[in-house]
Amino acid sequence: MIDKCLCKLISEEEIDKILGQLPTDDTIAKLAEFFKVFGDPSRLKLLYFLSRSELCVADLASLAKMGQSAVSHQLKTLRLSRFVKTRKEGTVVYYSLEDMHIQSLFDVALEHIGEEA
Amino acid sequence: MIDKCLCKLISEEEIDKILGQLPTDDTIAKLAEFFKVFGDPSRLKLLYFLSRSELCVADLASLAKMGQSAVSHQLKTLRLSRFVKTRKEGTVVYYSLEDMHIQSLFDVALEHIGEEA
DNA sequence: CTCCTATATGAATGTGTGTTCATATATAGA
DNA sequence: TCTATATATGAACACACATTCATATAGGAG
Repeated sequence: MIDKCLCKLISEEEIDKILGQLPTDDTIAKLAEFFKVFGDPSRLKLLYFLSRSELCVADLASLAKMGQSAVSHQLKTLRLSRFVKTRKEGTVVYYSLEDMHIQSLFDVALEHIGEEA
Repeated sequence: MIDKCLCKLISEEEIDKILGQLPTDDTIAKLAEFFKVFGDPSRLKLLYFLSRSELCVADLASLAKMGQSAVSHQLKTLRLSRFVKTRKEGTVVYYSLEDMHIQSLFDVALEHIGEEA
């Protein structure tokens, strides 16, 4: 855990400043949870479809070529992280995007991996 | 895999259009890999420190309160995904950010989780 | 050449996670 | 009420992954 080298490219004061502005563990944990949601191809596909239209679970499964249960589990993840919202109509549950910042995230990511949006 | 319901809130033509514009599996996989890198608290911390200063491995370990080996493994991940670059000076390896889009990603994420940057 | 230090790496381990299967819940229709 | 359909959920399984430990590599000092 402790290593000797303190290369000291930066001063002690700078180190203190950097450590002082370090986000809390709680904030860092929330950030990681945020990005983890986007770290799965299935969820990305579902989010893509929902970015184009409100859709029910069965349609999402059909479009994404996934099992109904898998879709439902992933939608729960997306619901808990407040990326999608639901609208119920009889037995059918319609999902849609709740957070519209998603597209700008994708743009930055696509630029990094070298594909154009 | 196949469910009966096709709620048809949208037309067949719209479905075809959505499917036609669906990014390739390869692109989606790369996107997921991109976000997965940010889905870990340790890597987020390292990226935060590197956003403030160029730093060597030992200093990163000290600042992040992580073992040297753990840091080195994570830096390898960050290197492979082209988020950091290295500069060697004797036996010391200095790491720094390669992709400057990172801050804007964090801003969107912080806004979503309700913390201000 | 030898020792020490900085970093990298491979194996092992524990933990987390996505999918599937089976089943539960809920609502509409007959 | 009985049946069929849409969705949700829990358990199990397989796989991925972050850390640790031990060790390898590499460069500087003596």
